[in-house]
Formats: sequence, structure tokens, C-alpha cells
Amino acid sequence: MAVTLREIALATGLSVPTVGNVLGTAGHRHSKVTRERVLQAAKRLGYTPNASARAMRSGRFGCIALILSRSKTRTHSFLPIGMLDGIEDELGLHDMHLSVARLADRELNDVNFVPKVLRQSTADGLIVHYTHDLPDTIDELIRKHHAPVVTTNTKLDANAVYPDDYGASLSTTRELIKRGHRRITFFNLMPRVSDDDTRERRLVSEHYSLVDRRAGYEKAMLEAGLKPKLEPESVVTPYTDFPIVARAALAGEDRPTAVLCYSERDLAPIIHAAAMIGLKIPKDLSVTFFGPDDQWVLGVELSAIPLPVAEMGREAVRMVLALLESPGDSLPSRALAYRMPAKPLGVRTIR
Amino acid sequence: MAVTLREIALATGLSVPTVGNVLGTAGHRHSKVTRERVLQAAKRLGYTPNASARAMRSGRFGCIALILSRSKTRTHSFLPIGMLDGIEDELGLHDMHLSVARLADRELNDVNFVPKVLRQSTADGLIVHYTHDLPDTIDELIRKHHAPVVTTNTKLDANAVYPDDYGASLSTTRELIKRGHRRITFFNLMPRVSDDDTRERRLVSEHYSLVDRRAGYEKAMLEAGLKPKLEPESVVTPYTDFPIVARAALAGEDRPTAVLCYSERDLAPIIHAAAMIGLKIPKDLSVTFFGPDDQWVLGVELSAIPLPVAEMGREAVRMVLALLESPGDSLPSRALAYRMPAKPLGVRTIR
DNA sequence: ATGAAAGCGCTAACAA
DNA sequence: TTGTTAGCGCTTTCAT
Repeated sequence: MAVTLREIALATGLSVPTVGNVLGTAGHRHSKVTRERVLQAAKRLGYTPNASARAMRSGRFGCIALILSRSKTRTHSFLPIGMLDGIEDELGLHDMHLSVARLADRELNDVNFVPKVLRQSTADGLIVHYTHDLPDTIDELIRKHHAPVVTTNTKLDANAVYPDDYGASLSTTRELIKRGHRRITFFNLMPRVSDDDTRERRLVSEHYSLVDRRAGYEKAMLEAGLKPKLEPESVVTPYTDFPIVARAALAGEDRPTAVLCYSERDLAPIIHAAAMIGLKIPKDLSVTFFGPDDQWVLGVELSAIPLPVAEMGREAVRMVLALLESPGDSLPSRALAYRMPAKPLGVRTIR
Repeated sequence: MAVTLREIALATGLSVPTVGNVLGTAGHRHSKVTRERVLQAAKRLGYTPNASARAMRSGRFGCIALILSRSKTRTHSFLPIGMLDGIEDELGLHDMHLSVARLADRELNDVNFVPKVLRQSTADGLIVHYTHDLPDTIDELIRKHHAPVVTTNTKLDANAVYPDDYGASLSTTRELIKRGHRRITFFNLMPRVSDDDTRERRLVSEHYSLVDRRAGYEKAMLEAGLKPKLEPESVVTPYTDFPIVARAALAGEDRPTAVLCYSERDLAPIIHAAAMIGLKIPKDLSVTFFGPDDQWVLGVELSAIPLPVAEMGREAVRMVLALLESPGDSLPSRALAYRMPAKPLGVRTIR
């Protein structure tokens, strides 16, 4: 069994509250000698406070739950590891911890598949991080849970935190233009729409980040009197065709001098195609992309337009805590600014 | 405030234990009418049992904590998302939930950086998943925590679960040989040793999976009277050189007809180099790799030798629970068999 | 400066 | 079948 206050009390001959005060936050009410005695004993016996007991007493669990999607056909399993950092850093400031649950889309009708975190009260608040849209059943399930809910990476009207993709795309494109680029292509190989497509792909295609990144790009191009060019033009590109499509997009007389990629998944095909054609990066082609971090791709180092995931995690926690303070309230959503790299790798200035 | 048993008791005119019995596991002791009445009220009021209260009562937290490394210089942020599935599936069978904490190597001397999960009692057991070696300070910290500890992805003598990389590499190589391949190269671009290398790279280089995959490969080659070939030969390969090295490894008269890659990170350089040379996959070159899942790389679909991560998570939970049953005990470590793909993509049979 | 009492929500044991 | 009592570990009064 774990060591409790009572055992320390017995060991020191003091009362339970005294020991509790010293080991808790009311040590100041006791003499230095007592404090020392308690701390010694606690250390010797290996005392660790029982978080559940504290939770019960305080009415707070000291815990936030992160809800992640869990699709069978995970095209790319998006757990933003950097977001965990942000979440945990912020939680650490409040002596809280993190619980994680993954929710399958499918089995939700079956009660057995609802994770304990949602069936029971375990957390003071939820951070819902879904790459795709929330299925209605899940949405309802979460709404039923009385704890405050903050959504990340989804553009909702309230209680959401998401990267300002529009702004980032706008300023990146402006920067490319400022550096002398005129033919800039926006590149996204992930299929956008399709009839017989899997549900997941469809949803990815509708994600706000694609819409906004494209819109920011187009805005910057148009305001500079340039013609936006989206690649590929077809709405569905089979994986087999990635290299072909990339090559076609980079070839020809009016080839782009810069590409802005929707995600890091577009990089390998681009860099590969450039190499096949004989284009050097960044000499002949500038490449920039939205992604978690800078990346080496086929011998080329590229700066990401770095998703502010840690900040997103931190802000999500802050919002959950704010909602806890004023129950029933609702907070305006926050679009998080990207921090642009000062000297991006893989991008050239044309003179 | 959340709804408690007391409120349901008041609403129904029943006693708290009666309500608790019905909503807990002792419903059979009550009349159907009562049960119905309680369930109705609970549903209407939106009751969710307080996990902390249950935890206190039962002496179990109903929670397992996953401890992950958090290095500043994350070359690749390895959170095995599939492992979460396995862990959560197994936990679900026991009405438990998952807590996650990331531990930074550095700041460990500072008490403020020790996550709550380790400072307080919150979990019944720990699963320690470290990509690299455990720093001693962390090791001590974890050992201090009285809960049972199971380690994943590290080859320890006891209380560990890890993929059987030796066996998988052995049987994969044998399979390639059986399919008529004679010149098979083992490929690993990640640097193995270096003087002025970062700590992280060094540790990656020493990870048992590399040692064992190489050993299994070499064993299979030697027993078939073939000459093992490791690429690159140099122990450190700058990222810039990846494509060059890959190309050199695939060119020449005695070029390999098959490559076995340490990880998915080796794929892009290989496929790219093959394309530059003009080799078709799998016609001219068979490619297989250790990785979480099958993958499309530059227009080519490849079967992974799929890391049994879900099974690893499940088994880790089982081991933690077993240790909980018999405290102080220690379990023999388990090497988990890989499940080989029946018809691997990207691999050809030579006749 | 210290201890006694009470109670957070739940459940096991016992009494009715 | 139902209710009463008690206690898990901790902390907040309040009395000493």
C-alpha cells in the first residue's frame, strides 16, 4: 500500500491535519521543527499525495483530457506531438495532468466503446482535437459531458483555437512576391473532392486549413496582380500519379520559381520531380511548406511555415481553465499567429 | 456542479446506497421498479460517476500512465500512435483510462519539471516508452514511484515488451532469399556513431532495433552462403548526402536486387535514387522496410514489415496489471513476433 | 502551534 | 429489497 498522511502522523506522533498542512500548502502555520520532522518522515517513508483524495476534497480533478480521433483508415496519424508539449507545460503551471482518449468514429453506438473519460467524471475539461469533422454522435457525446470543451485545429465560432492559416499563407506569399517571385504555385496533392471517396479523404479535403491556405495565397497573388496557380488542377490524384503530377507542374517555359505546399507530404514528390528535371533548390526553385518543423527531404533542407502547435496546446488549456472559472460561459475563438522563420531555407531571393 | 448519487437519491426518494448499487455493479439486489426509477433519474439529471471517489474507495486509480521522452532535438518525434490503440483497447476491458506525461531529459534536476503523475499518486502503473536510453535521473525517479513499471521498445531483462526485431529481420531476409534474391542490401541512413554527434543521435544509433535488425539480416545471409552488405558503409552520413549515398548503393554491376530498410525514413532516398537510375520497383528492385504501416513513396506502394505496436501496447497493459496483482514480482520480458504481410507490395519473386 | 471534527462521493458490510 | 453506518485520504474549519 501507498504511504498516507496517517502513517506519517503515527511515525512522527503528530496529527493527520498537521502533517497534511505541512505537506500541503499550509506549512506556514507550523513551527520549523515540526515541519522538518514531517518532511523527513515523508521523505523516509516515500510519501506521495493521493491525487484522487485531493480531487475529491477540492472538487477538481486536476486533470484535462485530450480527445483524439481514431480512424481505421488513418492516412496519416496526426497526433501533434508538439501540442502535447504546450498542453503539458501549461498544465504543469497549475499542478494538473493530462489524460488522453482516442475515439473511434464507428463504434460509437456501442456504449462499450465510449472511453471511460467520457463515461465517468475524471477530467475538469476536454480538449477535442479532431483532424476531420466531428461525427454528430461524438459531438453529442462530448456535449453531454458537463465539463468545458475547447476544440483545437477546427474553425468554430466559439471555444476553439486554431492556427491562422489564412494570415500565414497571405504573408508567406507576400514575402515570396517581395523576394521577386512572380510565378508561384500552390501545391496540394491530397485529393479535394471525389464521389466514391472514403469518408476520411473527403473530410480532410474540407478542412479549413486547406481552404484558408489557398485563400490567403490567392489573395496575395491577386493583390499583386499575379495569377494564382493551383496544382494539381484535378480534384483527385491517385497516389501513383504524385511524381507525374509534380513533374508536370514544375516543367515547361512558364514553370514556377516558387511553390507553396499545403503540407510536408507534398515535399518528396516536388523535390524528386525537381531533381528529375534538373532543377536545383533553391537556385531554380524555392520551396516552402506548412508543417510541424523544418525538414530534410532528399538532401535538401527546408524551412517549414511552422504550425504553432505548442502554442495551440497552451492556449487550449488556458481556455479550458477560463471556462472552468465561469461555467456556462463561452469564449471567442482564437486564431493563432504563425511565427515566420526569419531566414527560410529553401527559399531564394530573385534579383 | 456535477450530479452525485445524493441528488438522485433525493430525486427518487431512495437512499444513496440503493442508487449507488443500481448505478454500480450491484443492481441485481434491487427490484426492477427501483432500478428503472434510478436509471431514469440518472439519465434525466445527467449523472456520471465520480472516478476519483471510486478510486479512493477501491484503492485503485483505474489509470495507467504512459511516460514518453521529450527531447529538444527530436529528430523524429516518435509517439507510436498505434500503441495508443493497443493500450486503450486493453485498458477499456478493465474500465481504466490513460494518462500521458512527457519527460524532458534536461530539466530533471529541477523538481518543478517532474510531472504530477510522478510526483503524486495518480496511476496504478506506468508504461515507460523511451526511444532512447533512459537518463539515470529519470530511471531513479521512476523507480521511486511505487507503482509497477513496464518498459516498451527497449530490450531489458525483465518487465519489458519489445518487437522481435531479430526474428522479423531474419525471416524477412530468408523470405527474400527464398524469392530468388541473392544480392540484398541492408540500408540505414541514420548515423550510427560519431564523435561530435548529438547525444540523441548516438542513442538512436545504439537502439537495440538497429542492432537486431542488422544481426537477423546478417544471420540469414550467412546461413544461405551470401555476403551481407550494409549501406552506407560510413558511420555518419550527412543529410545532404542521403540521395548520393543511396544512388551509389543501387548503381553498378553488382547492384542489389532487394533492399531491406531499417526504417521508413530510408525509403524516399532509395525510391528517388532508383528513379534517377531508371530502376523500376519492384521489377528491378525490391524494397521492404520496418515501419508502422504500408506507405506510398513517390508513386510506389510498399508493404511495411509492420511494427507490432498495438500488440506492444496491449501487452504492456497486461503486464502492468499482472504486476499489480502480485506486487514486488517481476515478469520475464516479452519479444513480440511481427506479423508478416502475406503478399508484400514492392517485393518481387525472381525466377 | 496543534488537534478534533467534519465531509468530499462512493461502496462494502451489516441491519432492518 | 432497502436503509444505516462507516470509512477510503485529504483538507478546511474551528476549538484548544
